Amino acid sequence: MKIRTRYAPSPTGRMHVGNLRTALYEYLVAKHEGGDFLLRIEDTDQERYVEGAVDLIYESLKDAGLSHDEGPDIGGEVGPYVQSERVKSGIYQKYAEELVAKKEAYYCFCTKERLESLKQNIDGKEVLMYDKHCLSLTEEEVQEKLAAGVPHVIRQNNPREGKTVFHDELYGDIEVDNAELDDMILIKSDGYPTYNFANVVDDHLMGITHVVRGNEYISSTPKYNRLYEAFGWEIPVYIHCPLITDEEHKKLSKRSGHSSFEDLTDLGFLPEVVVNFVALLGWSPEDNREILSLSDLVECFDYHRISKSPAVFDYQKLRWMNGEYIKAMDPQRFYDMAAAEIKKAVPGFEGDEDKLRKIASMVQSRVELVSDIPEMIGFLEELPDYDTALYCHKKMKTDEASSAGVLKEILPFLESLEDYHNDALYAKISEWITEHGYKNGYVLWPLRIALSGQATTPCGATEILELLGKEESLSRIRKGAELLASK
RNA sequence: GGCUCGUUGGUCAAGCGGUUAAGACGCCGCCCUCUCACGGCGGAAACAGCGGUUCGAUUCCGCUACGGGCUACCA
Repeated sequence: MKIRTRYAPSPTGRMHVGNLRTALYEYLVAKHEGGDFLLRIEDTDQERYVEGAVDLIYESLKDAGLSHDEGPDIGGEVGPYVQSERVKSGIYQKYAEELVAKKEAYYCFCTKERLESLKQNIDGKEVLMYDKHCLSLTEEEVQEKLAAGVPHVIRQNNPREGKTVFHDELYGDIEVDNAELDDMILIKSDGYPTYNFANVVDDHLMGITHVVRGNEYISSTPKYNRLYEAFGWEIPVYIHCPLITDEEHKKLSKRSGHSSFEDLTDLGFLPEVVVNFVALLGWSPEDNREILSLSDLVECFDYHRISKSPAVFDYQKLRWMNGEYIKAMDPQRFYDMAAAEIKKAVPGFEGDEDKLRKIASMVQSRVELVSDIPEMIGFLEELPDYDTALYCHKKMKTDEASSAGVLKEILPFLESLEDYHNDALYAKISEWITEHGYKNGYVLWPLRIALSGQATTPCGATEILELLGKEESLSRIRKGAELLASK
């Protein structure tokens, strides 16, 4: 049988990385076997609905490369794919009534106040277990209230005895006492189904074979199974994934900062990096590879290898991975991506395509995010104020006095040079250094400090000479010499 | 509180009865080197605890501890 999975988000905002990973696993479970991946919008909570969020879902999915085979935007055989539209056709109501007829569900007219009075405060948490109060209503009483338009919901009727077992592909069999099963609401008083109900009905109607979701749903799964059984429907394969947590080991939330796919891409993380990274949070391939494209993932994804324990979202490693992708990137693509950032940092180079490209190539192996660039190359635009202590370097055997001497000594030579291209420069200067009996570092270190005013730069002294050009370079070196002389 | 799930270095994560307990990020050191980065080499760093089962447990079972999740007319 062809595998069918679904990603069923609620349109409430940006795509959380936990949801992204769930979507990814759903996609991979299906695609690894050549199955279908569908998108269903679960907008049964009008309170939480956020305008534009559906478009955001389409965009995120597209950026992540998770293209769906069926969905609201592209249609399909089992539509509509938006639950609010399905409500209009009355399917949830119809199925709920079927359950009522089978005594697997019942109408409940309890008021908010009564429900409130049922709540118990345990450990500072409000806990409510419905007491089946309305189950005792007679058929006549129910019809009367219904006719009178008394607000009501439909609740699942769970037994108080016995056990319910369900099977999860990762966790195995999980058994729960039926007494633990609350009579959850199937149809809300506004006529909309709850997630708990719509989810089961739609998964069945849409032919979903593998239900992949976060393991926060494990505890409600027995109730879903009772629903499937009550209808006589085939129970899907369950794959509950471990949660992704923050550094505090708490479920990743909006509070923990950059927790959505869009937040991350806004920061400069490549979509394919986020996908790659998130795939490895809770799953690993058989071999040791870590850099995996989406198609690599499709090829080697085996859901049996999904782990059971939660994973901490390690921002540090995400950065590393982004750096890996950048290093492996085609230089042209990197340039296209970084050019704006570079021009912003060194506006003086605007228009000098050649130098901009040189800067890009220097920086490509050194950044993890393009936003790291400005800080790295700002000195090219303007020499920062610096402390002459920078001239001291133990390994290079330089100090302020030696540097003052070297700078003064090499200045006329640099003035005499015409070709300020790196290779020529490096050859000539090396020659000069040898002739004067110095070591490379002894001369190049102070030179680089004078040119950049920084202890570390993304390139060597001669490359800075080339980028700055003769005039600016000489002026900086003179300035350095003066600075040292004044000490 | 109840139910339920989990627990290998700081983090991700191999391992599925016998291993010197992989690898990656991060950290440290060395090499390369016109600084840094890249690259190369090396290092520190883990089976939560206690009982079983077994000739033998990181691996199987139980208990404890710790952590997570659920306990809504949210999904």
